[in-house]
Amino acid sequence: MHSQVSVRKPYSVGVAKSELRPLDEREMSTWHALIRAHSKITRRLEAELETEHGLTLPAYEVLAHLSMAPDARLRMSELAVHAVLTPSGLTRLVDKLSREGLVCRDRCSGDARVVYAVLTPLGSTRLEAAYPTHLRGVREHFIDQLTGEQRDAIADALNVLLASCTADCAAAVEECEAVMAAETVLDGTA
Amino acid sequence: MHSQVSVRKPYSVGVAKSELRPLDEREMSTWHALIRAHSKITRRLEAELETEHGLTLPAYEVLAHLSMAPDARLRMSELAVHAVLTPSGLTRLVDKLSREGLVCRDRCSGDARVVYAVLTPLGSTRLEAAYPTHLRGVREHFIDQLTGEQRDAIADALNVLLASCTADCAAAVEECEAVMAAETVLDGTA
DNA sequence: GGTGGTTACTTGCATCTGCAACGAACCGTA
DNA sequence: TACGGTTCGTTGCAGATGCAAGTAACCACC
Repeated sequence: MHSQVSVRKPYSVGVAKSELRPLDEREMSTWHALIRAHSKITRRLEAELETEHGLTLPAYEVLAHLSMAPDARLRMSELAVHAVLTPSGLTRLVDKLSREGLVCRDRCSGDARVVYAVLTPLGSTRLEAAYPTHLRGVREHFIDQLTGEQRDAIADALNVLLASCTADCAAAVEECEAVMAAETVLDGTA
Repeated sequence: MHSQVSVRKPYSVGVAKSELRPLDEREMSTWHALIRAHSKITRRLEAELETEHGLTLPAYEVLAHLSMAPDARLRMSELAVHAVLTPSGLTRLVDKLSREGLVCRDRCSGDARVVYAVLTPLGSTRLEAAYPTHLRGVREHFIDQLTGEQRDAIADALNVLLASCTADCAAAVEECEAVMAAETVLDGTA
């Protein structure tokens, strides 16, 4: 009888807007797979990161993105985009990380509105310690369970979904870096 | 210079456990694509659902899963699995939905520990109203942006990741339904 | 019938999160 | 120099979330 998981008959509550076709079973399963897979992976990864290193996933992401940035510094707005956080979420996360001494804030000499988040040596050490856990988690729960073809297929497909905002992001980053470069020239803080 | 988004050189902080290979660019991009795509889609969908119908995404999921269940009722534990929520998260969500009259609780005659969440007529009405918004969102932000091949590729790949727990879930659901069926026979509440 | 080990759900607590409002600083123009 | 329109980051507030502990009920076994 009703034994499969989420493969019962699709939402049968009726369609309002004329040409809005209900999801068929395959489409519904795709949608649920995205939700479930994301949830499963991030929960596990977060749990491991938290118990082994006392870092949440967003906190790890912030440290990691800073470590990859030139001078280990990034403006708040840029960092928010990279780490997939809202501005207010990032403000509070940076508050917390800076209380722990992993990150510090630095004002921009050229524009008093902008704030840089900067990775401290302690933050860098902490990140290095957590890195293997994160890497292992991403491999174990995600990457290594798939074949190369599957990975490529997912990457291509999901990147299609991001295409519109990737363009925006690239433009934004481009602009930020132009500003930074200009300032660097101005005050020689290479 | 540094212009692409998240395609700078991979985490270069060194590897601890011997055979843990760092993610290459492709793998990293796959991982970030999952995070970003999920975030983008769910945020938009949630915003639409919230402004147009005052429902959060988890709330919608709860109503939708109930509506698909036989008798529009599901035990809390089963519903938590379907809606991808923790038990405590579901308890509080059902608290809220039942304050709004969209759902009610019902104790199980056969086992005093179990609680059923039941969709009320009002909940059903609300779900029907929100359904087109949800459907449109899922199509617009996700399904309709992909080709059939891409959808299949994503579904197959992500389902691989869920394989282990899908089996568990199926077993759990199976068991729950066996219990329900037995009770139905017992007290004739078809 | 009592006892130990489980299961199902709930709750206390601390944390996290987002939206909307805010203040400060910037920019172009008059 | 003053002004309206923006951008950047922060904060107030209210709601969501998870973990771990708690309570009630079940079950197997003595």
